[in-house]
Amino acid sequence: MPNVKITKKQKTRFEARANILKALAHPTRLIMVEELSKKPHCVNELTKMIGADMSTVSKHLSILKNAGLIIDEKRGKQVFYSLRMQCVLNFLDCVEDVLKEQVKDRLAVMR
Amino acid sequence: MPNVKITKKQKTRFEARANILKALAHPTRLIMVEELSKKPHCVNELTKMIGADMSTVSKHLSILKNAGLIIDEKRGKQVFYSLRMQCVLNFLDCVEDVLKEQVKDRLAVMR
DNA sequence: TTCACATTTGGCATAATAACCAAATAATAA
DNA sequence: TTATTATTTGGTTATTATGCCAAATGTGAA
Repeated sequence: MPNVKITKKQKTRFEARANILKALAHPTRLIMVEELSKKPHCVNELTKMIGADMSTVSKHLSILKNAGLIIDEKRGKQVFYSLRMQCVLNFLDCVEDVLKEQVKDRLAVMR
Repeated sequence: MPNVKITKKQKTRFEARANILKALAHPTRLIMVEELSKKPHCVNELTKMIGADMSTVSKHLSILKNAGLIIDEKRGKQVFYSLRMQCVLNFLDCVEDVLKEQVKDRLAVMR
């Protein structure tokens, strides 16, 4: 039976997936993921790199943490975050591929 | 020099990536990607599957198209969409892995 | 304890998304 | 041409996301 209506259960599953993607779908949070993939950083370090209010940075971190993408570890009075799911890096490669295709398209339109 | 501030140029790059992820970060659009990975579908078919207003479905499709993730092809008075970037499927696998980790966490908390 | 530093939380203003309905456009059929 | 079907676009409203400031919390040092 083709074209079957999506069930409630399936929809719930897609919502869960979308929530993870939403956590990644912000430039600041992508920067964080990239930096944290190199090595753990504390909030203060990330704040300097990003150049936003520390409270903003902290909230972005908590979004990534809630999604299960990063982990936090307390060291003295600092909190160090690091990337938990390395596989997201592969998928940023795919995002790059999509961007390359976009460039091709733009060129094609201009011709 | 560690912890260097992110430049404007780099930020622009991350914004472009975030835009692609944003396009994917919606349950309905994830359903579309999955269905279109199986075979092309016209708007009407997708509308039935998803059970939303056709105008809503059409707008979701145009978001995916603008991101460069799907392509459209006109056949008579119908428009068929299909998945352009197959690599996104791999990365949905990673999303699944993250979800599995989330489940582990929830169980750990309960214990 | 008191102070200083690091991070998180609450509150609020603004911007971005999403859904629906109605109207417009495109393509074929009568 | 007119009618019919398929899709897109415009407009409105409701919800969600984001950023900053100020205040609260947590941790170690004096």
